[in-house]
Amino acid sequence: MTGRQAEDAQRRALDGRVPGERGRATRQRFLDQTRRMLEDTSYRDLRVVDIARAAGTSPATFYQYFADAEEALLALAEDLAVQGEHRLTEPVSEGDWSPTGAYGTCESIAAAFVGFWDDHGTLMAVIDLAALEGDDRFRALRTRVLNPFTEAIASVVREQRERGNLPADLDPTASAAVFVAMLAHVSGHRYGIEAYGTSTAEIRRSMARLLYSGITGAAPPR
Amino acid sequence: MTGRQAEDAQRRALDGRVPGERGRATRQRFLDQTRRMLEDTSYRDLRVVDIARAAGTSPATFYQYFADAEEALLALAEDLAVQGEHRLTEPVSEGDWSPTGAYGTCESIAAAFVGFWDDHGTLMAVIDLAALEGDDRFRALRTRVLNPFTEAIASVVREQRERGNLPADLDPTASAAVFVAMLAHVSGHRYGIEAYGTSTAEIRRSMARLLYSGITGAAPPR
Amino acid sequence: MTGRQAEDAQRRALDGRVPGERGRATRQRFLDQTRRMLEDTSYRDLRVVDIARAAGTSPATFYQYFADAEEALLALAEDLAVQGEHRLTEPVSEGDWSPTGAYGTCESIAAAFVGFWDDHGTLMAVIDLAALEGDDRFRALRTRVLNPFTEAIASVVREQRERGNLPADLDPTASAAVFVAMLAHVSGHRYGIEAYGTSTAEIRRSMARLLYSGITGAAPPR
Amino acid sequence: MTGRQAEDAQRRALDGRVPGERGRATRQRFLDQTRRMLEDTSYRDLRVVDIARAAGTSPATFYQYFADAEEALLALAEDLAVQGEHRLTEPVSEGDWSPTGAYGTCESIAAAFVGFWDDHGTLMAVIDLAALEGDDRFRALRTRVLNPFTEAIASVVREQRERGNLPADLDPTASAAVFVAMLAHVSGHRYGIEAYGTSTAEIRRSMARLLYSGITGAAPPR
DNA sequence: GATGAATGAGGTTTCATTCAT
DNA sequence: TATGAATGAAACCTCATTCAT
Repeated sequence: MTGRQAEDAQRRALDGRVPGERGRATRQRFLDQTRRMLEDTSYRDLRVVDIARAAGTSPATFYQYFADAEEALLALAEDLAVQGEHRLTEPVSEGDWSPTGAYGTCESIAAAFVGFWDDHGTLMAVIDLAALEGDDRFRALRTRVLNPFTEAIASVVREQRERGNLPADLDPTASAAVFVAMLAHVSGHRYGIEAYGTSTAEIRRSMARLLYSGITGAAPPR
Repeated sequence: MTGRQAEDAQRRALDGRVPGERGRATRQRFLDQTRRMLEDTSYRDLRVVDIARAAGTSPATFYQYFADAEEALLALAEDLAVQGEHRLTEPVSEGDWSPTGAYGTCESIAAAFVGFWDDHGTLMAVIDLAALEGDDRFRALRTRVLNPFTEAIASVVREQRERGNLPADLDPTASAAVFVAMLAHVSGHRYGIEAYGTSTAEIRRSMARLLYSGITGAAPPR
Repeated sequence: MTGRQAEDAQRRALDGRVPGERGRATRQRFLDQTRRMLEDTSYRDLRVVDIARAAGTSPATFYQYFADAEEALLALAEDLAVQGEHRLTEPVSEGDWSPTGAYGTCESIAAAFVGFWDDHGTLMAVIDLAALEGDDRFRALRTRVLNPFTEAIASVVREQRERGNLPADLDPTASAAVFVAMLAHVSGHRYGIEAYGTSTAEIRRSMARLLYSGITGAAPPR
Repeated sequence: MTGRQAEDAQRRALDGRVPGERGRATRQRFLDQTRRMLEDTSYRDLRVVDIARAAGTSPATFYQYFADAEEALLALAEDLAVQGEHRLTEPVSEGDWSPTGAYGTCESIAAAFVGFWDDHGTLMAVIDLAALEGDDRFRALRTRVLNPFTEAIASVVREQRERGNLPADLDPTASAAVFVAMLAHVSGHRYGIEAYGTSTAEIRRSMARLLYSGITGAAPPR
């Protein structure tokens, strides 16, 4: 098989056709509508019929592009993973971790998370839900989105520990995982937190402070 | 209406009858089976028929006690709220927050959360899921379970702030909410975190340290 | 489990209910309609919807009694197996195989087959079809219907061979199998054979003669 | 219309075009794949889509050559009819029916049937199935395949009757039909018969003996 | 109190088939 | 000639829910 053929094979539709311009547009329409529907529908209530109707086609057409509704979700989530790697990780890896710059970096991280969830909250929630319910495809995806960030944090923690800023017995991975949990959960549950009467800004600040003291070992800045 | 009558009314079955001994036992059987089924079934896949058959009765009987499957879930969750108030909050309110005792208290808090989730993880996950999906009854319930704890933490934070250990502009509520998010999420997602190769003990320690420095304003203990 | 309970368990409906009078009647109605529909419909075109409609109920009700349309067919075929064992085998095992009586016995056998197919032809055809298409449940059933007869014939052949009426190297089982094939096929394909312009009586006679000479080793009677 | 034109017309594709080299090749590819798929698929489960994809083309193309899947089957079966006329009939019409040669001829006939089914069993089964299910096109085809043979046998029987070897009241057609039924059924159901533990050779011999005594009126040879 | 029985309602999925390119 | 693309139509099956006993 030549490279060209291999490429074609990858792009084949479910029934073996090599998709053309029009087909790709249709597929995209399905994805767009799926995303749109998630805004107001629990992913469990996503009906193929509804997506198809919203996309102005018939269920039969949907099945020419996706085996089931979840596959469309996964396709959407796939995109997210790619974006997440950059958008969440960069503030960590390119951030300034010097004593003077570290707090600002932590603020950027918190802001990146909140922003990412602002843009993709519904989809992240779906990934979370499906992962919680035990779906391995979504668990893997969730890891793919958050893993690069987790490792970036872990490596910063390790560095700080080596500089003597953190206790020698501290486990960088566990530490990083806890930060990720905090960031992800807070970002995803703002609906609940804001019910207590606090603003997003306050929340972001609280997270930044925790990050700062947890990563640099310094007392939280005033 | 006398107090006695009011009490009866509360216990009335859906069709208006005042339940007797046998009826209460049946109802309990439904609840027990519902809990048992949650262990291996996503709550979305809970079928009235299955619960009923597992309980050795018929769906028709189920409807004499609950309007739908979710109502049984809510009944179970109700219990949880009561327990949560005590079990999670006590370590905070009865804890020693003196400089020497504070870290130990933080460890107790982390341990309490992990333990609570060990015992009621599936049910808490259900509450979380349903809340995330927008079900207000479950959102309210989730708040009921975690609220007392959140407020207890907030009040400790406030105190520490007044003592000058924390910046004056720090919002105790936002801070507390972030802690709760961290504790709850980590406890609920241990499956994912442990995949990174860290132990529960490490995780608990990481949380305790974060709590400690975040609440007391002191650098994390070595 | 007591005998009584075991009995109950056997009779349980698909959803675990212990069927009552009314339920049994409904189930029977489904079976009756299924049989009736086979008269003019290929079994492949049997639709649950149609059976249900014919029985004056809904598809949902059908599924309380049978997992799918084939299961109803199998239930019908089951009955047949029981009847076949008696009706087809008796003429052989109780038949007179003395030189004077043998031909009459062969005529009875041929008549029994033709009669059996007159009564149950459509169902036998279904069993045949499904067996030919490779469905093992129906293959087993087909064997159940015809096996006792085959063995009865084989044992008569063996006896005749021992008396020296048939060649010593003749394989009784192969011989019997060929007879069964002939009887079954002719009985089932009368539509085709009669198209040649022969009567059922002639066909029956031809079969009887072949049986006679094949089993007793004597020249066919005039 | 000249002969040439008439010929062309026969070969016209469904849309009226006179097919060229390429078109004929495509059509053949469809037929080949159809035959191949029958090996492991019930003809009821033959999907146009599958045939087309297996042939490396698209369903739309299929419909340029055949009105539906059955038409492809009929085209395949057509070939069979032609072959069957020769291969099955020759052993009868060219056979030696003298007292010394007749048994050998019967063995050839049995062998011819078994061999024919070995080569075309799946297709013959399809013809049989469709005929049994009442499809007239296939019934006619089945007759076309087997009729010449039936009549050849009938004519031999008639001759033997005239020579006094068979009873005067014996109906040659009925007799022949029964033989055909036996030969066809046994050949087609070898899967079942061999399950009894007999070999193909034994089966062939049993059929030959029955043929011999039934056609010549002589006792089966030892 | 308990439960056999029945069913409306609705989503899922599969195909044959057509059409425009 | 060939084929991507789209779709009507129809069967399947599952549940929650009700009702009469």
